[in-house]
Formats: sequence, structure tokens, C-alpha cells
Amino acid sequence: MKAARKLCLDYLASPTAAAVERLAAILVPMHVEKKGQLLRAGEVCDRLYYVERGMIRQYYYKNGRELTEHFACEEDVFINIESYFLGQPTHLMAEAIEPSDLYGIPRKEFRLLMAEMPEIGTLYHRMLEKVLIDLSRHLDGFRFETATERYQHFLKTSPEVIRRAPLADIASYLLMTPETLSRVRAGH
Amino acid sequence: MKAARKLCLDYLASPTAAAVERLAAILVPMHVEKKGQLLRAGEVCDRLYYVERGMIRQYYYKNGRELTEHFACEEDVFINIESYFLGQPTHLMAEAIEPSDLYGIPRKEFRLLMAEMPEIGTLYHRMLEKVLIDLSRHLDGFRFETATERYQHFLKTSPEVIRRAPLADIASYLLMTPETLSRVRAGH
DNA sequence: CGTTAGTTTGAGAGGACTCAAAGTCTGTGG
DNA sequence: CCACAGACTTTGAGTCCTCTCAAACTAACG
Repeated sequence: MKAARKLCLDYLASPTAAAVERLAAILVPMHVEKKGQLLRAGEVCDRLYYVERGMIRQYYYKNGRELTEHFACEEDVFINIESYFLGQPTHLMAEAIEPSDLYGIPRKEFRLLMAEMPEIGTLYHRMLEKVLIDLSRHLDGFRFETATERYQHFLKTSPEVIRRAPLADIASYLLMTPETLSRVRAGH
Repeated sequence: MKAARKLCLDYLASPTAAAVERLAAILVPMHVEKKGQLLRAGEVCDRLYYVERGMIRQYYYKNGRELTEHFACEEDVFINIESYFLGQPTHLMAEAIEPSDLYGIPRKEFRLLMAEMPEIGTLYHRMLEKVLIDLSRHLDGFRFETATERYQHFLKTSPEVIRRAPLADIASYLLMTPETLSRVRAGH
């Protein structure tokens, strides 16, 4: 209930009590230990996630290399974009970097709620819009920036992740090797 | 009317006649000549765009360099993400690469329609979902790929753009200099 | 048909990669 | 509570890709 209210407040100017209540009713609380897998390759992700506590890392494999695609911290919503939208088996996995408490929002129930309450439809719009903004800013940070600039920029926008996530994960997220990140960090 | 129907069919399994009609009523037809500016820096973009004919390029300046962020061709929807969602003046501009016919979907009218017809809400969801999928695939194409690989991949997924857009625009879209793209294309 | 924008080619410099090895941290079991 | 094994991070050397700067070439448009 508390999580549902927080979620609504994050995305709606003045959520109604009814919306909060109905949303709370479909939220699925989850707990994952450190290094626990939330989602494995090949599974279909039929829920959206809201992080209440901890930190989640979405990652996948490419040419035998593990690449981190996204970090989600407290109060973040994260989505397995292709799998959730298209209902396809995912190549994107998710694991907890820290012990984490999450809520899942099941796709089907969420859709039904939207059809019933336009307010929930708006909530979903806003979530997607935020994800889009974040993604497009992240992409912008890659355009003609050096490894040092990418790191500095990320340090400014997400100091929490820098502090709490393993270097190798941050490195692949910032499109560089762990060696390069280590040197960048040392100021070489 | 024809455009509204096409748009609905692109995103909804079986759009109702009412939805098509109401959508058609708010569409704003536009024509832009080659090199014509659709949107200038500092303006607020309060509409979504649907391309009926031609090709549009979204771009911005970074460190004195012009960077192409997105190409939109026939039947594509494109959005000025930050400006449209946040109502802020944009740094992202848009110009026509070819003479183009577009339709604008004004934000306010679109929102009102959504509140009235859940079907239109779904239309909007689907549009955002598609933009997200495209963006996330585009980003994936940048992770640890060489200039040659980025080009080959883009050639496969968007041969039309390669054929019709200027080399310099494609180059910045693919995160390389025009010189590098020229060499890549020549197979050096 | 000339002027200008766009594309190609060349040479040299530098950032980031790879492979390799040393050093440091962390957690588990004795 | 300490010691050791494995994971993580740092440092080093050499290579290669892509950048920059520069100039030649080509195409497009008035």
C-alpha cells in the first residue's frame, strides 16, 4: 500500500485514493538476495518492476561478453523492454547487486486496470515517458565522448551507482573495459 | 482520414471506426520542403509526428558538431522526446531530408481523446513502446561494435536511410566521422 | 558552367583495446 | 579470529581502430 502510494505520487500530480488502492491490489512484493537472479535468459518477463530497496542490474551477453544495460535503484521503475512489450523470451537478465525489495506489476492486471481507470493509463504513460527520457539521455552521453567524459558524466548523474556497483558492471554500462575504467578512475 | 486509419492499423489490432474518426479530426496535415525546418532550437514541441511521405532527420549540436539523433521515414512516428514529454524548449531540431508530408498530433487534443477513449490510450502506449524498442535496439548496436559493424548492421535494418540520406548525417547517427564512414563503405 | 557542398583519399597521432601479471579485497572454513 | 582461495581491481606493454587535419576529387544547383 505504501509502495503503491509512493509509485503513484512519483508519476501523478494528485493520485486518487481509488487508484492507489487498486494499484496496491495488483502489486506483487518480491525479495531477492544479493546475486539472486530475478530473470533468466529465455523467460518471458510479464511484469514491470518497482525497486523499493536495493539495486538491480539488467545485463545480457554479446560476443561472449557480459554487458550491463541498466541499473535500477531505490524508487526506480525498470522494464525488460522487448520481453515485456512483445511477450517474447528475453535475452536480457536481471540480478540483484544488493539484497533488494521489489514490487512486480503484472502486465495483464495492469492493462485491465488501465482500461477501467484512465488515471492508471496516465500512470503508465508517465512511466514509459520517463524511461524514454532516461534512455535517450543515456544514449546522448555516448555520442563522441571519451571514456573519461562518460565516466565523469555518470559520476555526476548517478553517484550512488558508482559507489555501490562493481567496477566491471559499471565499465560495460559505460562502454569500456574494466581496465580502462580503472585507469580513468585513477586519473591517468 | 486515410492517414488516421493507417496509423491506427499500425498500432491497434482492430481499431474501431469511431477511434479512427476522432483521431482524424485532430490530425494536423503539414508539408515541408527539402531542407525545410520543422522545429528549431528553443521552440517547444507540442506535437507528435507521423510521416506519410518523405524523410525527416532529428539532430542537435554538441561541442560545435552537428549530430543526427534519428531518422524517420514513411509510416514512422517520431517524437521530440524531452520537449514533448516535459513541455520544455528543445535543443533537438528537425528538418526534412526530402520533401515530406506529415501529420502532427497535438499533445493536448491527444490527451483529451485518450481520457475519453481507452482505445486511443492504447494507441499511445503502443507508440511509446515501439519508440522504446527501437531506441534500445539502436543503443545495443553501439555496444562494443566497430565502425564497420555498426554500418553493416544499419545497412541491414535501414537500407532506405542509407540510400536516401547524406553521408555526413548517417555518419554522425552511427557515431563516426564522415571520413570513417566513407572508408567503411569503400571496404577499406 | 562556375561555385559550393558533399565525398573520397592520405598521413600521422592518440585513445582504448587485448593480453598478461601483480596486487588487493572478501568471505568462508578451520 | 586468522588464513587461504577466489574474485575483483590495478598496472604494464604493445597494437589497432578511429580521429584529426589536409587536400583532391565529384556532384549538385543556380
